[in-house]
Amino acid sequence: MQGLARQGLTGQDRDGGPASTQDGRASVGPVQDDLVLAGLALDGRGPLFDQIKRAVAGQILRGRWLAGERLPNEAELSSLYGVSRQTVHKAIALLAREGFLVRRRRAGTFVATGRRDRFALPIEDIGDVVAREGRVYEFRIRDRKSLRNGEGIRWPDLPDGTPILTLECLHFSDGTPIQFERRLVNLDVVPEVVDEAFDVVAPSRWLVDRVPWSSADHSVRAVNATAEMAALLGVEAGAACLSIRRQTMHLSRPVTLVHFLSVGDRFSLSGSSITDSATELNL
Amino acid sequence: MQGLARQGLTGQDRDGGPASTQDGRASVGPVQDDLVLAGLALDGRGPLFDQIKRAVAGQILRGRWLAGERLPNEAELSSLYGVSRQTVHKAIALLAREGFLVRRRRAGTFVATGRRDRFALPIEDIGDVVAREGRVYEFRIRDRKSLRNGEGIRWPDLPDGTPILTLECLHFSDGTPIQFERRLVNLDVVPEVVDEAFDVVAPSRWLVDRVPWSSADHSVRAVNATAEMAALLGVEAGAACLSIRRQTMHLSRPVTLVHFLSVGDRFSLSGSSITDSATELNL
DNA sequence: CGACGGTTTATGTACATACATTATCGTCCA
DNA sequence: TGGACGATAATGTATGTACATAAACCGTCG
Repeated sequence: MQGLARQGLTGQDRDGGPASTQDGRASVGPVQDDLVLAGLALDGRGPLFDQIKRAVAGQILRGRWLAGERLPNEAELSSLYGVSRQTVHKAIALLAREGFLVRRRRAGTFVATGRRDRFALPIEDIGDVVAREGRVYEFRIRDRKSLRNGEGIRWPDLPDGTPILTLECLHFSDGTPIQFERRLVNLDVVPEVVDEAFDVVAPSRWLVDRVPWSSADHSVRAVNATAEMAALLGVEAGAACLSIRRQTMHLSRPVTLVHFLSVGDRFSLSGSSITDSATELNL
Repeated sequence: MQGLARQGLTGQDRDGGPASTQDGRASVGPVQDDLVLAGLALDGRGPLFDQIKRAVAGQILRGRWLAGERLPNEAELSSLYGVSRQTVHKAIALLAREGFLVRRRRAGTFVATGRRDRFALPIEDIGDVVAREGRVYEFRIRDRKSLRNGEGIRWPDLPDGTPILTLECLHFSDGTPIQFERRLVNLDVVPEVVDEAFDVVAPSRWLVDRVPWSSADHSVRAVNATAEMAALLGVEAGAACLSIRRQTMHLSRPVTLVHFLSVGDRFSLSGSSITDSATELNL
């Protein structure tokens, strides 16, 4: 085809309106009209592969292809849009990687089915949450011990005898206690922690900065506050609290095991959580 | 270079051990030794771009490059590994898309900083959870009304007068009530719901199958059970319960607003949640 | 009719090339 | 000194080409 002069499309120098898809394409007429009718028209905003992602994802959202149905193959899409197969491939492969599509060699590309509730709830650092709400965040270390695993406390996923640091910490929002934290740190992985006083940076933040790139498993439950916890958090015994347990791993080694206990009516987990990356597409 | 005959690497017909990276590469010697020393050697498993992703991500995890530091540019990596720039580009661009790296034109590629706790907790359908635990799942519709928004109940994000369906539902695990559900459904979006009896498929599942591709926002709190709820769930009043609120959207229109109330010691949210896609890399 | 095996088709990967885009870095000049 | 400005170095996008891979398809043969 007319090889070049298409890169210019990526910039701001767009001319045609949203419906006119491409500008100087040679064969106007039937093909583009079909596209417009099908609602498949490109919008001219951003790179071509992004436009194609949006066009295809938009059609799926609008029910043009139902779950499980087959999409046109790369060659067909490529000639429909008048772009190379690689460009279509990039767009479709990305949608597949994001979970919208399933691709099988020889069989074709299908709208993903059984997209179950893949909703995910972001779990943020409490300091960030408090700060974002415009409140004053403070914390206080209540207790700190060095010991070995199995001596009084047992960290299941860690061999007995491993040196660990235990921390107890209270978190405040505008002076009100909102969360109690009890943490174990693996000293084999982070020996430097013994020299850290935690008078400025909170343990969670310190660990994230020090040992990034980790994975974790969580569990979130509701529990009634014990008398001791209730006293610490300044609520009456039995108040509903959110209990979050998190174990963090780095290269398959446990780094830290932490229990958060938050007062129910002073703290909530929340977030606009998306079935993966639907927002990226601006639909 | 020696253009072809490299595709064979993607298959199973690998020959060299994990340390020998490529096979018939022309210039053996210093380059590959450097790679091995640097721990950057490819492992020969899977496509080249995946191997490069693993090699680079692995080095970051091992602290070879710290947060904020700059990586070699595409040309350097390309000659290091003896692959084309496109292949390196694909690997690095994917790592950037997954949040591990930040790229700036002319400036270079950097290890992402401030990777905050982007942990995400998957929120599953309760039927799936119960079934996976090997228990018997049942549900019972307790109440069902058709009305208009504002008549007794108000759904904030929906205009007054919009027809809605309200549902109340109890979920059981092995006969024990574990969750109460109160749901509003936007009849403008899903009018078919009035013809659905929900005698086989639970409302959440029905809606997911019917209106996929949605986004949602959640909030999770801990509350003490009211007397009424306690009676329904078979616990004493005041028992700690997990309260999950979810509003689901489709093409910017609210579809359903649902409140789940789960008994604290019979239900927990949990999941191995990963800072994005670290698991994909098998590190 | 069913097992087997070759053909075909659609996706997957890799490389080469070309050009666009965007900061950064120097340099020159006021 | 400092600001404009152009060279430059990095990533970003698009196309063409070639081959690999997997699985569906189909025809043949037992």
